[in-house]
Amino acid sequence: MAAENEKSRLDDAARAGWLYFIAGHTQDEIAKMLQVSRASAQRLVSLCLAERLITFRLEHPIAACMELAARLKERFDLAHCEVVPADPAAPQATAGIAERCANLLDSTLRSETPVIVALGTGRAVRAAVERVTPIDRPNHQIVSLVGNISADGSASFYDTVGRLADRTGARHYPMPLPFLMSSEDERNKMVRIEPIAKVKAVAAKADLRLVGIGQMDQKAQVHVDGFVTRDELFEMMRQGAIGEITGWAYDSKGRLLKAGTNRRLTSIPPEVPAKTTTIGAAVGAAKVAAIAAALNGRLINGLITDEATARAILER
Amino acid sequence: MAAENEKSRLDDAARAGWLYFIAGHTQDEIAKMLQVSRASAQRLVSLCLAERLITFRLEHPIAACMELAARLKERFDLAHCEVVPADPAAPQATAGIAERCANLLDSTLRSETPVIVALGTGRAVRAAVERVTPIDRPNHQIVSLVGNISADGSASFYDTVGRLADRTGARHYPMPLPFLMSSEDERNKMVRIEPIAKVKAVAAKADLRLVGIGQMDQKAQVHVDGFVTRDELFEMMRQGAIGEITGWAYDSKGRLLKAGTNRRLTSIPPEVPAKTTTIGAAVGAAKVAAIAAALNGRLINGLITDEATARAILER
DNA sequence: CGGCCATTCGATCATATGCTCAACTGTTGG
DNA sequence: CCAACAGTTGAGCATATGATCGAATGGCCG
Repeated sequence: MAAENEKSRLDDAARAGWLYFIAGHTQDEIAKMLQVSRASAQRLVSLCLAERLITFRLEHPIAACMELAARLKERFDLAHCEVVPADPAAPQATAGIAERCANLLDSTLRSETPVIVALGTGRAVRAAVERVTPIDRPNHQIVSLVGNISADGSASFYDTVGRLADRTGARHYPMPLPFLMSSEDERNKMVRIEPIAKVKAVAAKADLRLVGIGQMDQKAQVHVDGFVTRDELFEMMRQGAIGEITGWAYDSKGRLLKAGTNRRLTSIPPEVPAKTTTIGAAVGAAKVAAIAAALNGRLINGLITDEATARAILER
Repeated sequence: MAAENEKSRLDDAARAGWLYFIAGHTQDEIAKMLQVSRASAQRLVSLCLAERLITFRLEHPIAACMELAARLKERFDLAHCEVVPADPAAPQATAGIAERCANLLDSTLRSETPVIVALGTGRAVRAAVERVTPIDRPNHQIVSLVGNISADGSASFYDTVGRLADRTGARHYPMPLPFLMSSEDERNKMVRIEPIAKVKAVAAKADLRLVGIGQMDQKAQVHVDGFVTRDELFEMMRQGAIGEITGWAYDSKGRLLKAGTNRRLTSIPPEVPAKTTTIGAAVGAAKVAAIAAALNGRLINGLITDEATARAILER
């Protein structure tokens, strides 16, 4: 008898769910139809949900992205995660994620109360800055996590801080240092001088850090851009380097290496584990291992990527 | 550009739909996530529905029934329609529909204001009456649409009116006449006498008519039960009879025949087209044609059947 | 370049929904 | 037969939702 009641209860739940979700009736109407109180109708509808009698199917590429983002967020305990549809025409395109990063910057910078935004390297970050909606926020601060003087002494192409400051009127703190110093001692000396210490102090209070993630292979961006030599790159790879964030190389477990270029690097080191919102932005099959390692090592606590990359990370 | 906006709008709609239905967020939360006003979030969710980006799937036998009922209701413009799951173990079982009929009677009789319920023939109707919850409603009236004296002069097995009156304390009006008179003249004479005219008058004011539907073939219930002879049955079939309601035979278009037993029948004729709620209750492959004809001829404006029968009716 | 039309937007409000809590119903164990 | 109890029920309320309407935006034509 209990079983029969159970069954008829589920039948009613299914009926209510059908009437609610498919026929589009209100719970009041359903209550009248099924001869129960509205409260009971509500219970039936929610039972229908709870028992998974009804399922929702979203027939749209976005659906998969939302799903992947939710899984990444869960798996790596992320504060923020966005997955954009992969553009089949250009799988490596940063356009999609740049758009989302710009959106993130927009919404952060829109705040009237002063915020501090720290920027790392990466094409996605650079492209994001270009898409930020200009807005007047003189009380915000934009700080660079990475030296913007390249090997030849000129200001780097990656002057994202300056560009973003242009668009917002915010105070900005570029890091007037070469990417690499010639020795560990020299690095240690430099980062203690006043202007640099100031940048470090501001960066430490950043409300948002947006960083690119680079893979450490023959096509590593830090090498392609001429910041590290072929030999330096290979040495780091021998040491187990699999990826880098603001130049800081880390291994497949996301542990920062204590050797090679990391000893001479002027960039502000990542906070480990990431406490302030630190969003990595990266796409591409080549970067999957680097991204996964950064997530596992908690070098970042947020991620913006595309569908294909997200899938690859989850399938590792 | 328009196409791109369109696309991103649908993307957002899908996103909103996902967050709403699948992730279970409120529209307020979604509005914050997508950086839009709550009103816009609501519009996105409803756009998602309107564009059918999201679909609902109800994984339950009931779902198909609800669907069939909705289609029958639409197709035949019915005031009421219920489809119960077919019992694979007993395809002809009236148990399911009897339950629903009883439910219908229950809810009708529950009313405090006096109601008049008229009952026709049929096993389903009979079984329904047995399942009605006893309730004290002395001001209701139960009236028979069909003579309850069988050929041999005894009260018929189908004394549904009496049984229902027992359970409700309602006044009841059986029809103290044989099913068939010996001639048209005699029938016309009998239906004019006072007690019968009274029954007719009450029946005319019925709030609900619940009738069985019989097929007119070798196994026609009216013949099996001995109300009409084999010859009478065959004669009606020759005239095109395909089904009967309270004994009134009709053809495949649902038109009442003006010949044969219909001329000598004492039953109260159906209202055509049915205006007051007139619910047919019937299941079985053999009855499909009869039910469809009754629906098309508007001899009934409501139907209670099972899944298999409903499907067959719609597929004709 | 300006004005017009067609959307779109967000404030506001009526309605629908979900939840809490106290009362109730049927059940089980004395 | 009664009492304790677990599970349900519906009233009432706080919140969420959906519709309306005036304002604003943007595109298009003169």
